[in-house]
Amino acid sequence: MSAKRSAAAKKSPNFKRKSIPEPTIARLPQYLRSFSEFSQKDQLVISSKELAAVSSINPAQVRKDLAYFGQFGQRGVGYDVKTLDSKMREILGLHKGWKLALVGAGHLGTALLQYGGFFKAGFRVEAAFDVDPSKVGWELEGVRIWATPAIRQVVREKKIEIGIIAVPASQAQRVADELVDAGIRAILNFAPCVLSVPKSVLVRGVDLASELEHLTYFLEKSSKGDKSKSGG
Amino acid sequence: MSAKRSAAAKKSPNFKRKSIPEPTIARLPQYLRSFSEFSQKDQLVISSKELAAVSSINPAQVRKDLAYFGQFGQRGVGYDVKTLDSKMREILGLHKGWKLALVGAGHLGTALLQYGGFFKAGFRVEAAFDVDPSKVGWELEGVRIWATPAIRQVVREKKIEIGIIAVPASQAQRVADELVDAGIRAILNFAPCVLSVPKSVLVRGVDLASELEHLTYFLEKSSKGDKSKSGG
DNA sequence: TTCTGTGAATTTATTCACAGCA
DNA sequence: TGCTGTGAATAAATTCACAGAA
Repeated sequence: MSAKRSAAAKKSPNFKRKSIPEPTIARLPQYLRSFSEFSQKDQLVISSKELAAVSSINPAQVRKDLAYFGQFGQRGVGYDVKTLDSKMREILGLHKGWKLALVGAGHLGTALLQYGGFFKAGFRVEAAFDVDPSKVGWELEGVRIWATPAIRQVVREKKIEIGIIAVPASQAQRVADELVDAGIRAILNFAPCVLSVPKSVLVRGVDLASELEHLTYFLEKSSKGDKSKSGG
Repeated sequence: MSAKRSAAAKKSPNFKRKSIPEPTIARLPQYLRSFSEFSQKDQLVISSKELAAVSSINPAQVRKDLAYFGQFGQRGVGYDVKTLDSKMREILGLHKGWKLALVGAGHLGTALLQYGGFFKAGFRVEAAFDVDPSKVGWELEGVRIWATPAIRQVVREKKIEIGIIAVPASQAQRVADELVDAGIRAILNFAPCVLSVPKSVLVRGVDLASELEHLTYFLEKSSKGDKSKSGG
């Protein structure tokens, strides 16, 4: 019946990507972390088998994932760690130096700023925002804290593209609206609620309760005598 | 070693579960949150269509997900919100009152303790641990802080089953080893590293950098003129 | 040989479409 | 009529298995 995806893909003049599967994209950051680790150990070459062992997935899966983006490996040898590391950074857009706005300078916000590995490459927090007047004007980990109503102006002036919401759920939607209004392109939301935004804005939620509940589902299940796969 | 799972399932006398898909399990906490919201709005009944709209997934998917666990709905009417809320809590094991141990009483640990929605039902932090001697003996949000070497003793005495790791990556594996040694059954890991634990212990990692990189992948892609689905 | 890259086979997940009940 | 529950159809992801390059 209808023309399949391949038809659409063929229209593009130089098409390397034939629509990457979501699960593949989710695995990329994991691979990147492995490259960094092996790179630090001065291991020059890595095989799909080694990568697979670290992430506990199938070697063929690793090869397929990487092959979506190009032919990075050398047959009979493996993948050059440095090359792959830099390629993966490029694929993930980390070579750009993304500017972040952090909304909420409480404990979570502070933790995020301190979390070294978080911003080690490709990210820079340009401004933090908080409703607490006693915090405004001060710096936190070298980042200036503004009053929340300044979001619109500061985000526009500094051309910040990504916002991190680290405020209570009750304030999250309001903050999201302001960020959207200021022209933000993506939001990472730590508040336990669903945000409604225009569909041109990307949202990713990190929900701590959900993660715990995912764990307890399996704990509960195994308590009842079930022996199926656990997450090693 | 064993014959396939289906064979094992058939042995059980009253088997409702025929191996629940992982994606279904990941959606359960999302549904639970919706039930709570609708319940607070005094809406008594909810349809798969409404639930689907909130989570932006397919209504048939919602029905299938719920049907894995029993026939909770009423044809022509919908699902009773209260019933479903309490059923879902049971499925996720939240009726048990899980005891948690928090390792790392820095900003992240403090944020987790303060994060109300997090522990509102089904979870209680029984003890916190930190290497900083100046914190030991004090309380944080009503939770006593112990020295890290006390993990083994305290976790055993209090029969704590879940550990939360909120320490720097460099210390995470050591902490995981101690938790495992103390008999913990599951770990929620906020440190950006892979933990190696016996396969009887469940691990779930929340990696902040990965989440950001997932976002930038799509931002980078759309900057290059791609128009495929964004995450509304 | 070893290890990648990739079509084909298989497994898993989603969506359709409709029977059955209120 | 309206909505659930569920087999059947479809779509997507994973794994196999092998050709081809170092």
